[in-house]
Amino acid sequence: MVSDDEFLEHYDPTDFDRPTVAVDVVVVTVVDGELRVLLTRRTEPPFDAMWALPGVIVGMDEPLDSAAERALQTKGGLAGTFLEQLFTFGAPQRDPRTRVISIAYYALVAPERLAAAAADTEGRLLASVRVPWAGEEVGPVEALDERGDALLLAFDHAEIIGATVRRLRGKLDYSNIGFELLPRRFSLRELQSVHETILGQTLNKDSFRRRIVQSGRVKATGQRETDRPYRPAELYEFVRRSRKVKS
Amino acid sequence: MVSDDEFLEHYDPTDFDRPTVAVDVVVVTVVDGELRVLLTRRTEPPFDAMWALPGVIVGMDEPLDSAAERALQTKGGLAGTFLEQLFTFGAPQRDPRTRVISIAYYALVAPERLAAAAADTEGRLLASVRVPWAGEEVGPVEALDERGDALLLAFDHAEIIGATVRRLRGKLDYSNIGFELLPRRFSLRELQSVHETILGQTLNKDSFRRRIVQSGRVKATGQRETDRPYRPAELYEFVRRSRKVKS
DNA sequence: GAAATAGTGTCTTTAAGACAGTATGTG
DNA sequence: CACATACTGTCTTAAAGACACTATTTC
Repeated sequence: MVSDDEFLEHYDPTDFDRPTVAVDVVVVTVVDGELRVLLTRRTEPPFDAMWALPGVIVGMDEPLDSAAERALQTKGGLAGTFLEQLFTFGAPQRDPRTRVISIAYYALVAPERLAAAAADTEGRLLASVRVPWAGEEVGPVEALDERGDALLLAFDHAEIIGATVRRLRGKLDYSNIGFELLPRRFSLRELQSVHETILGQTLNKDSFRRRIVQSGRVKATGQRETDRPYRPAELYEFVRRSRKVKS
Repeated sequence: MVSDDEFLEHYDPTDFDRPTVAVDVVVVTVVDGELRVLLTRRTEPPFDAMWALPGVIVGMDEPLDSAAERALQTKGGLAGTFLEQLFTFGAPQRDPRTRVISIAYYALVAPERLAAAAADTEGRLLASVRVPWAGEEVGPVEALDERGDALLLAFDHAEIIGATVRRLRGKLDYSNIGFELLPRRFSLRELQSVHETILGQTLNKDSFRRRIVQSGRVKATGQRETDRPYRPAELYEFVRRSRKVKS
């Protein structure tokens, strides 16, 4: 048997059959208390006419993060968003044509930006995500269109979106995920709504406010909401903090 | 420009140059308050005579988890351990020979099992890990031999081990990581020591005991330690719990 | 009985939850 | 002024930390 090092040492690209490597990106936003992801409609087999995540094949000299950026741009019409590697999916039969190993990424975008990107192209859609499990469990999710009808998802993309939801739930507390899904200025109520949507459960308002304000990750701007038929809330800004400061 | 689907549709394995896909496994154990990983000595360029993680090239029809299992067996002399996907490393020049995308896994083993596996083969070593950063930061780590001398690590394996440490720190509280690193029966003091080693900081004894016992993930056996020159601690067993039970 | 660590009980401190009450915008 | 939501203050509850004290083993 040939060792791996020998394999690589006497390596001729055309000698061996090797897997194709792709990246798929789960573009996430939160609108109206719903978690939404960007899907593109397939136009050929396999899974013709079904919905899929934007993805590209990784170039031979292309870093993985760059490939994910490229998928976001060319297939999603977006650039410069928060982007992070999620998990690598490599079941041998996940693509019926050939072995395709997909490195999944997720991107977080404020709804204003994403709605514009999704709307301007046919065959692109902002689907609502229904999560049929609670808390930190895992599993596939359902994607629904505006009318609430289930969309057919290609490949293992329902699993990939499910893994994204789980990751978001896990990292929400100690990361900046919540802020990435909001515009630069936001009210604490909006931030709480984003948290509740991701977690799939309501949160205690008082302790949420205390936690966020005391964490020091947020700064009051003095500005207030406008066009509210009731008392407008103060707007806050996210402030990056390298380290927790004791008072 | 050819689309990805066209690429896959008219796919001929020998047409295109494509990356090689490998898995590397970080086999972790905790001994004497030290975090240790299993390394194998390289015997040819590149990085000849340096130390590397056990890894294999993923077979064309091989699931990723199976490839990790295989790396563990053939290169690590171990089987049937806790094994989980960590992160995928794909910088274009991480292997100077050709593009190799590596899906990193980590395995957790109780020290008794691993010491035996590591000791019986030349060119295999259980290195101590020195983590030069605190908390949930990331970065490369150092690997030291028994005498405390730094070992040279091949490829980006110092980064991969660093990412493992970070992941362990993040998941320790809410996962079963701590138990996987201990024999079936263990004292609470041993469990605390494992936690402290992974986190790189001491923990409050009282609250640690309370947390663990109240979590219900642990069951007293009635047995006690033996051969202790002082009062022996009670031994506990890990009990898997699907859901937190309110009392 | 000395030494050393295991284990228990209780007080203090801190964070979370509950809830009443005040503030401030629109109509 | 009514309404709706933002915001504040305080009480209660639960978890974490601190620490004194008791228990159990070996030598």
